[in-house]
Amino acid sequence: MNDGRGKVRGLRRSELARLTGCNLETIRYYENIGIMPPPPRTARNYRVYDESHVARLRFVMRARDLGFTLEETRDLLDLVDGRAGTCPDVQALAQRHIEAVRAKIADLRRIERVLSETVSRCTGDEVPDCAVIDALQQAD
Amino acid sequence: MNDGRGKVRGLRRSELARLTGCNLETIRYYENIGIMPPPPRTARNYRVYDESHVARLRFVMRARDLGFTLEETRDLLDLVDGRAGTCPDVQALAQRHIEAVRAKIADLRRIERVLSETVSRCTGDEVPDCAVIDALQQAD
DNA sequence: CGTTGAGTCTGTATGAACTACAGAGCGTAA
DNA sequence: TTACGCTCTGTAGTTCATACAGACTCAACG
Repeated sequence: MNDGRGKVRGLRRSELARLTGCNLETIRYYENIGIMPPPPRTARNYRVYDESHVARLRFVMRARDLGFTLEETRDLLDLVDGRAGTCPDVQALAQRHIEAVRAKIADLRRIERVLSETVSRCTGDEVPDCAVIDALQQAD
Repeated sequence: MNDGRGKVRGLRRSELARLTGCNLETIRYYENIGIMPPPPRTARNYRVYDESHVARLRFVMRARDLGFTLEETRDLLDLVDGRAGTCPDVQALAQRHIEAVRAKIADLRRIERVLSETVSRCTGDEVPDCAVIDALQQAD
């Protein structure tokens, strides 16, 4: 696994899963649908991953966690891979994603504000009704 | 639909869908799984909604849009409904969600920064390789 | 007054994105 | 050398919706 110069030589699927926190089966799924590249194999047909796979999978997972669809993630990866066409194309694609990201941030901030107001106004007493809970109802 | 005092009397499912932007079928789905309460029915078995359903459904949709799972959304609704137990319980639940939201915001900001740096450094020329695209690779 | 077109009802099928399982092969350590 | 854990493949199941089929209702139009 180590070539003695501090570089990881090869990772098995379970190791890639552990390093990224990705589900073992999802790695194969991403390969099947073309999100992850098919890695080289050992003589006995075992997949062998390296740092580039770790970085790519982490990127995919963060994008998914942030609510991008797999198709949107594919676009982001095309950007990463320089497969998004000409520079103006790249700019336009990135700009659309920036706007989507900003909208998500704004929404999350609204939710965060309402939640923290609720919590801070909570007395912490053993009262079943917080009297501030209905603040959440107007959370928009 | 209107009692003459500015209050909506009853909404059909399609009207609830239009007011909230929710898919028509999803409303029934949410009722089936207990996210939305079963509304009263007309003599002919048509569902009748009111403003409380509008507010609740909007809340659910925003929570889902912000990446909360249906189960988490259920927790938030319990909070709203005062069904989450004592006030300290409510605080703890809300606090966990606040932390999840803040983590998401931090992730999104990182993504946003990298994307806008990419775009701003783009020349806009018809060059297939932007020379900044690999910045995205380190987007973590 | 009848029929027609839009809206509703139910159950079920389809879709996206995973996630788990079954059955076979590999590999290493006791 | 066999036991245990890992890998491989294909396929089935889960979650969160979304769409469809077939029957019913209802208001309007001629």
